[in-house]
Amino acid sequence: MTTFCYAYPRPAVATDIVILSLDDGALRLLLVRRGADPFGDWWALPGGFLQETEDLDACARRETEEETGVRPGRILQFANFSHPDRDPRGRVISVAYLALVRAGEVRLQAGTDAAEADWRTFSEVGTLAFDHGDILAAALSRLATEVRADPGFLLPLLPPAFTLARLQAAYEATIGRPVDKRNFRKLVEESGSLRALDDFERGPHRPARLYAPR
Amino acid sequence: MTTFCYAYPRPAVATDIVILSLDDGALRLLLVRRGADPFGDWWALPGGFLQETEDLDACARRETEEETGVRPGRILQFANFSHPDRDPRGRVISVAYLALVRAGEVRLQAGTDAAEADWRTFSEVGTLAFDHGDILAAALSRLATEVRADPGFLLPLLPPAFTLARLQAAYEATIGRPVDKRNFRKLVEESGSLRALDDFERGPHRPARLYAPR
DNA sequence: AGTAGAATGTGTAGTTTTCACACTAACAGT
DNA sequence: ACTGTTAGTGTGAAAACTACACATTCTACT
Repeated sequence: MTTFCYAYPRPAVATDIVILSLDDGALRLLLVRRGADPFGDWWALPGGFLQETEDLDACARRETEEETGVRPGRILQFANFSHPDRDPRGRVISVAYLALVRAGEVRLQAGTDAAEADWRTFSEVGTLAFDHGDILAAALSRLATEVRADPGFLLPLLPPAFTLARLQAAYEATIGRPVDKRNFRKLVEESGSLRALDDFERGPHRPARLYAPR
Repeated sequence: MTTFCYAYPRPAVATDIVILSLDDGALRLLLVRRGADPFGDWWALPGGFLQETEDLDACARRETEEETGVRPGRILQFANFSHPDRDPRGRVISVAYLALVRAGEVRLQAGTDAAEADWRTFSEVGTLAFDHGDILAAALSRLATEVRADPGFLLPLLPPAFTLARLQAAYEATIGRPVDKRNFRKLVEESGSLRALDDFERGPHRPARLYAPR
């Protein structure tokens, strides 16, 4: 077995990714159930160790794809977690990322360290392994900040064509309060990040125009 | 000589700190001149490797104090720099911090790896070692964002008592454009982060009221 | 065919916030 | 006392934001 030796102690460096998806109007979080101790059988954020030839963004992308089968369009590095005792196995620095993925494209894959993977709404999330609860809280706070600055941040959650009502529902789910329909439409139309399609979603109501990211 | 061995390769983890001070109305950046290769004799950001028992914030605080003698009130972790080839000596992840310190309290100390330390205005900053130019650019961008959100972010730059004119000058230096005096005063007074003192700064003009952080 | 139900889509007025702008006040130095 | 210098103060116009109500258009059912 090869080993890697250094003159000074080095922490392991990992990325942990808060992967959110929108299903049935509610935000869902991808969790994996740990297969081994510490925290065996606990639910945790997906993530993994940085490899020698990749940078942190590449690591987060790779882990996201390994866990969900989705290649996320944009990922956001939002904090580091570095308390010396945050992992009982030894020193691990975690670089935390936020990724938004489309529910329809997700293929869950139980990974190497993960016995099981599942989507959970926030109310179904219990106590997580390590300090992953803190990471999740920080992610949601950051998400709300980003979304308030630009509702278009949410676009990766939605399918290629969607109604404004669905975008508004995602917006309300992330900032935590309802907004006026007309004001919201004005906001996103003026932001210029959407393109109106000529298709409509039909149902037992007036057809709703479909939009796509510009 | 002891060595530290692991089953997988690990990057070294360091913090690099963009330490800003306000001198004579202009922002200045603390740089150290490197004593050894790579980039021997180049100017670089102060920084250093994470120690085993400290978290990243503590590392950044320790390095700041070692270089300036100042214990910064608040430090801001704003990005990671992790390109595999960013340091020719090997894999080094840099966690970048921003620290604002009071000019009056600074005692420059040439550190272990630093042959020399000095404050530079931005126009005097040439090409920096490693990717420190990128780090600096990211820091200034983040600083402008923070300051626009709350001018009180700048308070650590100023002495314990200061005039509104000096705060305004610092504000203008960071966001890069002048602002109206009356509007600025209204802004900071309403923000509630200042306390009006009963002292005045005197000079060949009407005395200027002094303020302190609340 | 007619009707009920359900969600879409649209304009405006009141309020708040932002921005631009000019003069008087008080001191130090001569 | 006179001059130069910076401090300190209020208002009106424009823009941005917020709240709010009703007609439209489809499906499904009777």
